[in-house]
Amino acid sequence: MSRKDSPSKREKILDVAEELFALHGYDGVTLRQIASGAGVDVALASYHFGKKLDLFQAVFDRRAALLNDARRDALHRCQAKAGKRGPSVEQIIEAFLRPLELAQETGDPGWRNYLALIAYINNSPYWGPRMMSKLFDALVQEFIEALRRALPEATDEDLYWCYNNLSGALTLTLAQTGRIDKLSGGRCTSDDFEAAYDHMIPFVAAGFRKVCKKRAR
Amino acid sequence: MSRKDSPSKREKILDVAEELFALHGYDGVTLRQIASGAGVDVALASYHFGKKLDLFQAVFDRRAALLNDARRDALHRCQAKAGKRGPSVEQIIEAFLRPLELAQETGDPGWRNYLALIAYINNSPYWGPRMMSKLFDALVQEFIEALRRALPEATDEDLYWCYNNLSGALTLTLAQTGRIDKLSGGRCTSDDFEAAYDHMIPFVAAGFRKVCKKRAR
DNA sequence: AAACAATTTCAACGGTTGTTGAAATTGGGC
DNA sequence: GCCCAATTTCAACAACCGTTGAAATTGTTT
Repeated sequence: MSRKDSPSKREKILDVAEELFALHGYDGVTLRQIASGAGVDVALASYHFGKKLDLFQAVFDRRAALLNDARRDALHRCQAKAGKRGPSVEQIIEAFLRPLELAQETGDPGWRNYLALIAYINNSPYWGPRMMSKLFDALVQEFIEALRRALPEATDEDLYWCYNNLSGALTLTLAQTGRIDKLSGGRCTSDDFEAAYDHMIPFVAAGFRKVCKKRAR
Repeated sequence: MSRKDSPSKREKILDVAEELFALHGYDGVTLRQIASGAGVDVALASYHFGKKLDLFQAVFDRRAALLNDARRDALHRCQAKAGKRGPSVEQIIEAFLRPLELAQETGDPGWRNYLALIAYINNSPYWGPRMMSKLFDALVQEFIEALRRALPEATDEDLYWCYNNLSGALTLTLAQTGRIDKLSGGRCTSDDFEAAYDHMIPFVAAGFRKVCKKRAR
C-alpha cells in the first residue's frame, strides 16, 4: 500500500470511535473499548491519532467538510432557483435539513452515528462552545442571513432565538434517543428521518414567520 | 440532630453532583471531584447514596416531583380558567414552559444545574430511554392530550413529532451551552430564560397549528 | 532477497477510579 | 458523664485508565 491508502484499520478505528462516542460521550468511552471494537491493539489508536482528545477531534472533523459543502450547495442552489426576491423560509429550512437526510442514504451507516455525535456535542455545555463554532458557525450565519432577507421585519433577537429553536429540534432528532417511539406507542420512530423532517420543516417555518412578523412597538 | 434532618453535607453532595453531572455528564465526573467540591471525604458519598449510579439517580429524582407538580398545577389551572372548549395551544405550551422559568427564580441556583442535567439526560441515546420515561412520560401524555383537544384535526403522528420539536427546542435552551451568545454576537444570552420562553412559546404554538391543520388527504 | 519505512502488537509504567471495612468522630437520650 | 447510633474519615484494595518505548510484522522499493 502506498502510504496514503491504508484505510482498513485506521478508518475502522474512526468508525468505532464515532459510534461509541455518539452513544456514551467522550468520557464514557475508553480507548480499549474502541480498539477492541475495531479489532486492533490499544496502541494503534495512539499511533494514528495521538492523544484521546485528538482522536475525538479527528472523528468530529472527518465528515464536517462534506456536511458543510452539501448544505452550502443546497442553500446556493435554492437561492439561484429563487428569483431576485430570494428563497422562502421553507426553502431555506429545507436546504438546511435535507442534506442531513441525504447523508443517511449514502449507504454508509456511519453518518447516523456522526450526526448523533454532533447532537451530543451541540447539546453539551462543555463541548458545545469548544467545538461547534469553528467548523459550523460561518455557514450558520449564511443561513441566518438568508432568513433575514426572507423575513425583513425580523430583529436580530428574533432570528437568533428562532434559530436556537430550530437547532434544538434538529439536535434532539439527530440524537436518536428513541423516546418518541415509546411516547407515541410506536406510531413514530426515531429512525424515520424523512418523517421527522417532513414535520420539522413546516413547524419551524411557521415558527419563524410567527415570531418574526411585524408587531406593535 | 434527629436523624432526618442532617442536611448540610448530604445535601451539599447532591448540589455539587448536580452541577458537575450537568456540565460533564455521568462518566465525566469522579466521586472524588464531587467529594472535593462538597468538602467531604470520598467514602461519604457511598455511605449516603451507595453506588455512583445511585447517586446519579438520587440527583435526578430529587427535584422531579416538584417540577412535575408545578407543571401539572399550571396545566390544570389553565384548563380550569378556560371554558368548556379548553385552553388554547399557547396557553398549554405556556403551562409546560413557565414553571421551569419560575423554578429559577426561587433563589436556589441548583435549579439551573438540574435543568441542564435534564437536558443532558434527555438528549442522551443512552440515558434518555433509561431515565426519562418513568418520571416524566405520564405528565407529558397529559399535555399531549390537552393539545389534541385544542387541535382536533391533528393525527397522532403530527402531535408526537410536534412535541418532539418542542422538547428539542426546550432541551437545547436548558442545556445552557452559551452557543447563542457567540452566534448572536452577544445580542442574546443563554442565561435569559425569559427571553427564551418569550420567543419559544409563539414559535412552538405556530408550529403546532401549522402542522396540525387540516390538509387534503 | 535485501533494505527500508510504515504499520501493528507487546509489555509495561504511573496514576486514577469506584468501592469497602474498620476506625474515629459527632451528637442526642438517659 | 456514659452509651448508643448516626455520621464522617482513614486507609487500602483490585481493576482499569491513557500513554509510551521497544519489538515484531507487514508492505514497498530497489
